[in-house]
Amino acid sequence: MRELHHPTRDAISLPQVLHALSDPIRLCIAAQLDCRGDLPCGTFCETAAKSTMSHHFKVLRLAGVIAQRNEGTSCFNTLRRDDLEARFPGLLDAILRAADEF
Amino acid sequence: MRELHHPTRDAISLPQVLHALSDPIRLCIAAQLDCRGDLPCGTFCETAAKSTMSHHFKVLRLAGVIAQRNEGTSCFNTLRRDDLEARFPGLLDAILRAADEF
DNA sequence: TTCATTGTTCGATTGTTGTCGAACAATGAA
DNA sequence: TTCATTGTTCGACAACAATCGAACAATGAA
Repeated sequence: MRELHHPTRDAISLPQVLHALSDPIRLCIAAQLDCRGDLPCGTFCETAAKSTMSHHFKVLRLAGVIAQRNEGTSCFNTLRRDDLEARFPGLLDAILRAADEF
Repeated sequence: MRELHHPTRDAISLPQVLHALSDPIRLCIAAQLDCRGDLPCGTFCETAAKSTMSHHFKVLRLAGVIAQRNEGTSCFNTLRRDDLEARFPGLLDAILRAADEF
């Protein structure tokens, strides 16, 4: 598989993060990673096409919200808590707390 | 002038708020309202066309981020702090603090 | 009334985004 | 090797979003 690009901590941009999390599916992905820990891509949304989900994971990764790593045939996803907290203190927590409302 | 629709507190949606604030111009508008208080539309961005700015204010208003009221020929804008704080505690503060980084 | 100021609305354009299915790639098991 | 599993990439499409200029509306001042 190809290299997975991740922005450095300093390169994470606020508008990009907000945009990444402004989609309900992506918000849901982040919320699940928050409460259930690292998960492979396949364990999420059932209704959307695989290619659609792949797209959403990519948006989250390029925005710096998640890190992805390949393990076997799976692709595990992790929230970049520390990086986001360092760059935008309190932001991720506030969004995830707000996302619980749904 | 026409009625200005504002969503009720309960109708404010997280994805919509995040989307509204994911645009640099709109983020800037919110940040200025935060530190400089209520302001008419005309006191913001200089480079963008009036119609463009009008569009951005409308997006913020329909998302529940700002309230607008007409006064004479001006249209004053206010951050809906209390409503946002009640609905999504800590969210607006975290975003505005993060926006200072720019 | 006439005019300047301040915004809004409209239509057009350009670009971005979300979605899908089909084809492809990589891994690991039979 | 063959096959199933898991994702990615590609091309297409429709929907949405950002931008602009021109025309319009409302207010208040001259």
